[in-house]
Amino acid sequence: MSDLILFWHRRDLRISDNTGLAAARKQTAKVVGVFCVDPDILQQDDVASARVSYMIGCLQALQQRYLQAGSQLLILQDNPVTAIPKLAEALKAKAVFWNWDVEPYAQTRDKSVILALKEKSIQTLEKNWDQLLHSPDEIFSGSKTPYTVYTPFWKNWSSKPKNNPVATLENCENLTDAEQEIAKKTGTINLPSAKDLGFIWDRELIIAPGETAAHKKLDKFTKFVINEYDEQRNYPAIEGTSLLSPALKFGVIGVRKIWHKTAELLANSNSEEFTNNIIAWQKELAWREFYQHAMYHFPELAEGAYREVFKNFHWRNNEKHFQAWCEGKTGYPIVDAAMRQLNETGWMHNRCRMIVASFLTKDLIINPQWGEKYFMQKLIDGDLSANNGGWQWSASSGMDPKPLRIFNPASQAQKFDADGEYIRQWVRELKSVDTEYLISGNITPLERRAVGYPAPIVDHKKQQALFKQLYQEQKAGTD
DNA sequence: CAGCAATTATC
DNA sequence: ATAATTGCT
Repeated sequence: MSDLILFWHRRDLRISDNTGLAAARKQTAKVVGVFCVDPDILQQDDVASARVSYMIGCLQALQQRYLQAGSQLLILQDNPVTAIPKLAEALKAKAVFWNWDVEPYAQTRDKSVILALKEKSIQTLEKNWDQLLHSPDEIFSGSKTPYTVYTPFWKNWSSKPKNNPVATLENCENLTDAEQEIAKKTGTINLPSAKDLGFIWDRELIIAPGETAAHKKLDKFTKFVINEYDEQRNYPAIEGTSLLSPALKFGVIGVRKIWHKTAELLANSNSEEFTNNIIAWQKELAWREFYQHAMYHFPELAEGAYREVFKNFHWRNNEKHFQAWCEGKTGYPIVDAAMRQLNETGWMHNRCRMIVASFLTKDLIINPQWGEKYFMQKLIDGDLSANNGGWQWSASSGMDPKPLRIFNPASQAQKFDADGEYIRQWVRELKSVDTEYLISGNITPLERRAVGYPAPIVDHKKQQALFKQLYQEQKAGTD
């Protein structure tokens, strides 16, 4: 048994403000990182090229960070349940540490890894929460049950004191040459490229990977963008959001670090308006935690609708409509603009995520799980809890008590893309159509044909009436 | 148990 | 103005 602790990175691709990693460093100077490329995950049909590409970029950056800290990041490509314990045993590590995750797959996997390590008498750091400001075992309602409504959750969660960021990894001791050899023989490899893994993303990533880039984003956001966040975040033509979602998904930046920054800004705020902007962003961070807590307590959310009415809903599931939605050819400009932004960049503005989700579920009457999966196949920030939470929210199938939220594409465009800038940016064939028609969607059949833009595949008015009818029928059936 | 709160909207 | 429903205290 040596002094070595292996730190297993999964969705915490950073060495700063990493609680599990800091705990390892407290116990020993000999901390070596390991990341395991899991073929089971990559073989699923819900993996986005942009996301893999971003992840690989983050791993490259993480390797550099480890070198700076005097150690290194090892790479495996195998089933972690066997590969991690095997490597730990071969290197005679005294412990393997990692941070816990809310996802059902991750928890099952991690429990197996703990068992395998225990058999070899290798220590672990069980249930260490790092990606959340409060663990799901910490926030409960007055009746000691998990919250299923956001606002009371927010009130409770935001009132609790938050931990400060933890120390960045430094002054480590690396493996000896002999141990390097052993690691290689036990399966460590050079970091593969996204292409090596079968994922091709030829365009530039909309958000640069790596810890340094994420910190720069945070700086930019908290210096400039946050000043008008409460209002500006709603306009998809404007860069009015933090753009930190991929970094948060892969833990390229620590949530304590982020929260600390918001607290600092609040303490120095000298206007109500500024304070409101910061709180608006804190609330978004709380939505992220709310959905992760929900996934942890109700893993069945991952399998489908939470509310009874939607469990066996008579979705129309028209394949051609779905195809048109995916390709951004529904004939509804705001919907098509959003889908094309997603397809071309791997990212979509959150306002538009709600618009297209409402359109798929309430206008096309297609099972939200189809949309949820398509998002995962494209999104650079695709995350089970956040994506599922968003879709259940839009489908009205989630846990919040709520009316049927049916977005009117024209009202949404009118409110949030009033001069059609976003629509023109992504639906290029419409660039010379009058704004009024872009927004209302009342483009004549003649003009549509002239510019090569499809006719609306459904009629919003009819479809929302139909949806309401189906909903009432279904409700009557389940009561 | 009753009353309140909520709902990034719609017409 | 109206909204539908239900968790939370």
